[in-house]
Amino acid sequence: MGHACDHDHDTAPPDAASVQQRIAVADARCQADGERLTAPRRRVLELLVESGEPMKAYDLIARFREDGQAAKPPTVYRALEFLERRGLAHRIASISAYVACAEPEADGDPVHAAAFLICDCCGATQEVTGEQAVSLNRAAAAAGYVIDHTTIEAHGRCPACRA
Amino acid sequence: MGHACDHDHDTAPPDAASVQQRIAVADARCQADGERLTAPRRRVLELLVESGEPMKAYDLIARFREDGQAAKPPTVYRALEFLERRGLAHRIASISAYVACAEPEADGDPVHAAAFLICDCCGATQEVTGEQAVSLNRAAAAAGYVIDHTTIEAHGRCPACRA
DNA sequence: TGCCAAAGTGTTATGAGATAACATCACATA
DNA sequence: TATGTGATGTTATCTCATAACACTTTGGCA
Repeated sequence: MGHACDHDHDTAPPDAASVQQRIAVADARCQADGERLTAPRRRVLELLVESGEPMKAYDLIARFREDGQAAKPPTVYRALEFLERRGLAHRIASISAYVACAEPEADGDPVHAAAFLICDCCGATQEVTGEQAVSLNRAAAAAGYVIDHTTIEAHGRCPACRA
Repeated sequence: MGHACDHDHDTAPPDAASVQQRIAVADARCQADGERLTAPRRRVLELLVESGEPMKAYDLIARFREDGQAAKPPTVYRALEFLERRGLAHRIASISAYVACAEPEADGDPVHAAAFLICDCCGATQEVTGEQAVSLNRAAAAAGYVIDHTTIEAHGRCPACRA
């Protein structure tokens, strides 16, 4: 996503081979679970993985077909909903954007917690998983809440933008 | 906000006196900081405190003037931005709603972290503060991020809706 | 194979959330 | 009282997201 600042943003997007690798893994996992990674779902996941950073829904819509006409909103939103349900992508509500999940392997979690470190300057976004995203769940349990999923959004400046 | 379920929702809204008490405290704090709790800002804060639960921006717009015509969107959005800046209200991005801050006293925090337990069934929302909202900040520090503010949004079911 | 139900997709239209731009007003300070 | 700054009012528009419904694909099963 955005670049408001002047320094380097050397987040190299993954090469085509590793993108396809991740798609293949996702595909295999869907099939194993009796779900289908259909063409539009695959395409949206491709775009998210290729980009390597959060993307707006309407950017996905615009790039859905690189040639010819773009997709319509429901096509992309439905794909995003599916990917989120399968733990392959996350919605980052505070910036209305979507990103491929960093660790789609961690599927056995009772609570799929996702935390993001979002740089308000350059948009660099880093996912935090595991232990570090868990402590809220303890608070929730203490309050009697049963948590389906947790979104933690931390806004600030990344190391590069700090200067 | 919403009620999709059938059980009781006995979140008694605060009485008028205690609402005015909280407004007065907020007002005093603004003045102490050289800021002005102007009429529209005060009105929006009133509505949030009275409600006791998260409110949508357009609900605030509609109720801004109980008699006669409603406010225009920028009036309310600007007031919300101010209240958020002053730590008097929070935006809960994942449900596009706004809520009065539960602990506006905790002002000395270097990082104003706010965590919410949101019931997807009835909309009951509870703020979690202090220790329990902090662990992500450690992760952020380890990654070299400087965090301005953190939003933690936990979705699930509250004790009443669990059954 | 041919039928059916379920899941998925395409398309149109519209609803909800948020902000840009600019004119006007209020207020503290000199 | 002149003046600059910050706040508000107003119009218009932009972005984000979904409802509704027709059509298609898929996989199970007679």
